[in-house]
Amino acid sequence: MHLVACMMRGMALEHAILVSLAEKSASGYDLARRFDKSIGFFWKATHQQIYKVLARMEGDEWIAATPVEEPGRPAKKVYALTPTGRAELARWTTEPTPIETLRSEFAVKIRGMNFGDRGAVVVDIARQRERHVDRLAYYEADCTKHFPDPTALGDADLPAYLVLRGGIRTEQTYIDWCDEMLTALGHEKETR
Amino acid sequence: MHLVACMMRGMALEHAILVSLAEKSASGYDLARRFDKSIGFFWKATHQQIYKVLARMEGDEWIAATPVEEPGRPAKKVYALTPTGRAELARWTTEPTPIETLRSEFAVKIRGMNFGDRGAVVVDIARQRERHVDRLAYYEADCTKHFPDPTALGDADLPAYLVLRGGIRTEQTYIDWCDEMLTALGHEKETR
DNA sequence: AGATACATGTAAAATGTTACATGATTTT
DNA sequence: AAAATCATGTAACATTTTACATGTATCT
Repeated sequence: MHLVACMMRGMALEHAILVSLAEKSASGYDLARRFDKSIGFFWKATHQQIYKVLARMEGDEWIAATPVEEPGRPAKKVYALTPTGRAELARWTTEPTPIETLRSEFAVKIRGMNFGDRGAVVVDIARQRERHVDRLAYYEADCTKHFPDPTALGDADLPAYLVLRGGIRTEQTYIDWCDEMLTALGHEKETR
Repeated sequence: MHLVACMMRGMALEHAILVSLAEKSASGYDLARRFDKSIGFFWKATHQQIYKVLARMEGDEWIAATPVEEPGRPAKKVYALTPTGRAELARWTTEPTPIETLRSEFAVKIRGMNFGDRGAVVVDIARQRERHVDRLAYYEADCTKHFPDPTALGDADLPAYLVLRGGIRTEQTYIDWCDEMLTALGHEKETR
């Protein structure tokens, strides 16, 4: 009997990398930086993880590397999609996306606050709120910068814009939720 | 040189289980069912994972098992927090929660839609929207059932209520985002 | 008779995180 | 002279997912 050559895989980081490389060819290092911003807003990856997956994807011939040497710089390998990679990316877009399972340690902590230090949890909520205010400001600046006129968006720009809109909505929701909790937990009475 | 006895661990599922057992003692099987609903709305875990972590937590003496035999049923082990477990849970509530990193395959797919089948992605958006409509309805029913009068909530009920509110806000946001995308992608024109 | 609920696990594979490792160049 | 940026990886460990494994009791 033959072994099945193409094992089922999580198909997660692979596809995020395919999308990123489809937008623009890049080295592992470049990708690592992209996963710290833009794409990284909704999919995080460290450079170690990226190099490993990149090697696997090169083995599967989804991508191909071109060595690039610039004087006064370490040599780098710039990856680009192969026809196989482009086909895989196209195939993946036709697949129904599994429903997202949210996994929130913060929510677990809220739920457990009566079994510990309630005051500390309230402080933590206020802290989380601040982080999300920061992120919202960052996203909105990004949105204004890249899409100054959202009514005049072309087909090419629409996807990135819509994803950013999702980020903005998510952050706003987080902030509103924190506010609701802080009010319910009597934070207002203490600070005013 | 001595080895550090208490290795740093993800401290993720452990604490979700501590919270759940603090609310009410349970067997692995009971916990698996809770992680399919209530607690599972914001933290998923399979029974295999739960049994493994439960064994580890018992080894660390965070929890202790009592065998319970009911006639006509397989024997089960009911776990309860030990004083050590209760202390660990309390300690954890004082820790600042790491900022959540959202990881959304759906967002990656939106971003990549120009490199594949745009129509299929639009169908996928509509499908995701439906799922979130279902979840929202489920959460709202749950909320009405358990907290018919949110203005008269006691301290004991507040955490579970606030977490549910987070779930409701999250689902509503998802739906609104899907609507924004469907409109932007010209879905309305096609269907009316 | 077959499906579902109850009940608990082991094993293998995939994925992700943290620590370690190296070395050149540019900025402070 | 030290720190940060550029550039690529290996190794160890932890976590998560999927498949396998077993057996009773109840419901349809």
